[in-house]
Amino acid sequence: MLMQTPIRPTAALPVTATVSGRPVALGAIELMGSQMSFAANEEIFGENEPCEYVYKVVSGAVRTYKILADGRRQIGGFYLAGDTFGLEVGTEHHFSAEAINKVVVRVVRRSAIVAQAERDCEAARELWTITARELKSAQERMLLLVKSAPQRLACFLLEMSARLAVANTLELPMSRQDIADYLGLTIETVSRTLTQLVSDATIGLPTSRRIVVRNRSALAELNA
Amino acid sequence: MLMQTPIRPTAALPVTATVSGRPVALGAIELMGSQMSFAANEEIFGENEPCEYVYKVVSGAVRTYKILADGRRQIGGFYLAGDTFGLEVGTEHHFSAEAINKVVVRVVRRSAIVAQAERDCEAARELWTITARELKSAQERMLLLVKSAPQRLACFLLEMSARLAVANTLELPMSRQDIADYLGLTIETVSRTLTQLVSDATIGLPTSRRIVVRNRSALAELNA
DNA sequence: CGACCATTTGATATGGATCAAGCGATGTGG
DNA sequence: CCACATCGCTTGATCCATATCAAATGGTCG
Repeated sequence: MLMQTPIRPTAALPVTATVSGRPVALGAIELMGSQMSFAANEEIFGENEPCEYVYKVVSGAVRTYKILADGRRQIGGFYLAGDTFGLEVGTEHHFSAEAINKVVVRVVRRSAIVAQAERDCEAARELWTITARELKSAQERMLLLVKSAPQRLACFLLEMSARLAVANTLELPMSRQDIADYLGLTIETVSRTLTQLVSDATIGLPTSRRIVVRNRSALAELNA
Repeated sequence: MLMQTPIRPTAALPVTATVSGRPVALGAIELMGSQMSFAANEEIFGENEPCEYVYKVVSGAVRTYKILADGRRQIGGFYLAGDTFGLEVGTEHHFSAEAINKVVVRVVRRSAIVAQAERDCEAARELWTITARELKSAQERMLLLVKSAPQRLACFLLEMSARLAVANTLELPMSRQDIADYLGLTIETVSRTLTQLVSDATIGLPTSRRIVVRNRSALAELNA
């Protein structure tokens, strides 16, 4: 149960600081820690494993998830460049985490962070802030999961668009199955709903992973 | 039906330890603050209002909620004796809160708590812990909301049973509508599902608000 | 080219929503 | 004290959104 996360710290890739524009968490210890990288679909940590590290995405995309008793998978969240994940108050992870594509993360030992927070109230507040951000996103998902399929997709697209769109075009890192498991739908429903949005001219879908937002207000109104 | 403790809204009742068995949050400032009481269905605070106080339930039950764009209400959580609610990292509430029945709370000014946390890392950790507990429960609800109606009810009953059952019997403070809005179901589905559990002899329902858990493992297995 | 996998599309089934009515407890006014 | 209104809950009938089952399409890589 203890020990080896299947983590191999690769020799320092010269990752060009892919720092996103958002308020950077873990500021106080921002410069500490080393980098690790993971191949697509590689496990980063498992549910119930001891929480050894806290992770910050440098590049790539990560999903956290749980496998439900009936075998379905529920995705807890997607983490993109600049996002922090894997932080727990307790000493065990509540979700598993996997790389969606090639991922580089910076890691800091949990023990170091917690020790720091015991001395430095500023650092302690950062931990609180990170957890509160997670809470907000979990609460938003709660609201998502009681909406209709088109509404869920619209929310998802707006969320992703805000994170990684350039000129209304975005390249999704995750598969239809990932999206379905995130939104609590089936892959077929996700696909059909996207097709519908295309025929409404709300979005374009030049390739299955590339989305063009053609009518943002139509997406927003779906939730109105 | 006289179930609630008869608590008067009088000024300063010298409330002695409102101790629940759980690790007491806000320990450092546990003794500060004054009491407030609310009548059934009275608003405690509204969404987007400035977060002036943090609340701890002394007696009664509280619901937090949002009204969705289509008019439906989603309940964020139920808070019973000993639970803390209304704490935000930012300065605005994300949900509204109402008393379900007659409620007494102890309140502490948010500014006092935050100021304390800036000096005292121990207090800062408490804030983190409270928010992390909220996060865990929001994540559990995420998982709930993708399950079948009987599974959601089973989860709900086990959760409530753990909180307020005495000898396998519990008195629900909340209405069917509250339960429905908590579980993302309709009132009819909640009612039918409970009826089904009764005919399975999984629970007894001597009155509409009183639940007797007859076969706990059957409830647990529903989620298996 | 051919195998494989992700995605889309089609046909059908079903769980829970919706619409509608009935029931039991509680309270109110005549 | 009883007729009646009200409210919360239950039950019944029907509908519909999404799941499920099944097959076709298309992109990728050996």
